[in-house]
Amino acid sequence: MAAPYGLEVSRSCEECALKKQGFFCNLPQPALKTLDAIRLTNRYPEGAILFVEQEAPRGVFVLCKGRIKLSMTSSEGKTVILRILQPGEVLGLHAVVSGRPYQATATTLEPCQVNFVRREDFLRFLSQQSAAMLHVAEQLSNSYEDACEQVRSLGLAHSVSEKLARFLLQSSAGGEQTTQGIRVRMTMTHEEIGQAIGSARETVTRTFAEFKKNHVIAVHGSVICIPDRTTLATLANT
Amino acid sequence: MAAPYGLEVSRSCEECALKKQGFFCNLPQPALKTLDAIRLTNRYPEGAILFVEQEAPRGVFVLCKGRIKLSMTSSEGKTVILRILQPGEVLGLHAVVSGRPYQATATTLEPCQVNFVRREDFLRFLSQQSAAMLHVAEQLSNSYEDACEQVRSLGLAHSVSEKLARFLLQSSAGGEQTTQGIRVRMTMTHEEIGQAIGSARETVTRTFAEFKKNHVIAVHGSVICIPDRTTLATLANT
DNA sequence: GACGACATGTGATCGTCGTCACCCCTGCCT
DNA sequence: AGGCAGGGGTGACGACGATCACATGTCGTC
Repeated sequence: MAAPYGLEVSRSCEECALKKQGFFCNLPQPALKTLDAIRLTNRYPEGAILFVEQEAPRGVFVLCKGRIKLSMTSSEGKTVILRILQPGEVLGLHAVVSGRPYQATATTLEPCQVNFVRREDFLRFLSQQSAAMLHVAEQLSNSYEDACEQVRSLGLAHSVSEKLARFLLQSSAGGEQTTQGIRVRMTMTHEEIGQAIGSARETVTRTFAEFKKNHVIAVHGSVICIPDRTTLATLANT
Repeated sequence: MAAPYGLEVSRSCEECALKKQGFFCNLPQPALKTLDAIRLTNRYPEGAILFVEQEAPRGVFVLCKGRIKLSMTSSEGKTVILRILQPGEVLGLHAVVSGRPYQATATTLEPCQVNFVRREDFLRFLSQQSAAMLHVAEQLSNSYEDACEQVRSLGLAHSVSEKLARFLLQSSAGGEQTTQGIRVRMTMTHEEIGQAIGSARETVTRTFAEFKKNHVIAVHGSVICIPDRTTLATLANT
């Protein structure tokens, strides 16, 4: 399945092209060519840090393979997970555009393949390929919406159940429909879920237990079944 | 001081031009001309709603005069204030670019003068004036950073004192330096501050009292004096 | 199979803050 | 002046969830 991919810079990221939303992949041909010439492909082990909060923008990253965690950390070590990025998604765009520091820290959750374009190269590319600018704006809009969703979750919910229900609804967006409801593979630990919804690990465990007891969800190993989305939506107050 | 401004669409928003950051004002001349031709100027009374959360994007708004509140509301009526916009700032840009609904509700806090450009007109304008696209991207980056700041405040702080300190630090950014420290006019009510930092009105009142007792701030009517920013920063854990 | 590392499950405790209830003050309207 | 509304101040109370502490489970490695 996973063909060996060389490190040489070659045709535009086949991995990405497979995904439905290979953001920079649906550009006009000449733009793609230019982009290919200035991008570097890197591979990172699990736990690698692409950039950290407050760092000056070095460039943009496009995730080709693997998953990356985008998080913010307070001085006392408390962490908020902004989102988990899937292949095809872009990182660091806003910092490169605005010239201001990265807002979050990007950490690989598994071995990753990542394309990188240096800031100067990327800005030059943008000034030449004006069509690409629209993609950038769309990307930034996506990021903004994600952040808004996070604010909604953290700011408007008044219980952990509500936030967890919201979180499960979001996570189940990509799940497959079966006769027992929607099935999703939950790759995050309770600890990480807690950081995503702003609560302690133990509380996540307890709330999960409560959901199971009330048959809102069913858990089989790392797979979660949601028999009825609407009950979850009720809990989420969406 | 405030010259009478007609409703006719004329030279590019003098009000905005006065402000340091009249976003769409520092565009090349031809772009400005085009923009002038497609924009409409409206005036709204206090409490008017420009758009609501979930509404399909009608267009972009540029605030010329007055202040506008950007907020999100839950089904039970709980509200989060994302930010208060000052003259020169843009609203609804991300929705217009992405074509997805507005993420927040925009309400005037006082009588406002607002420029409006219909979505179709704006998109056509952008496709013709590629230089403007960069401004759009910068704007979106700003919005994203604001949202991140909100997430940081709501997600990383573990006490109301911390969030209030953060909030005061942000608010005091535009304050004037005096011998007694920084002076800022606080135009928001305790209720609104509570909505901005995600806490109850009474708690805001109490935390303010605590800050006053510890001489972290001094309040004279609607003016707040911050003798020492660093103590506030310590409380904020920044 | 034994061990260690990490994830999950569960009880007990305690503080923060949301909620309710009420009072006071100021400004505004008539 | 009287009345009213909205903002601010304050006490009492209770719930939710953070925190600590420890038990159990699961997986990969030697």
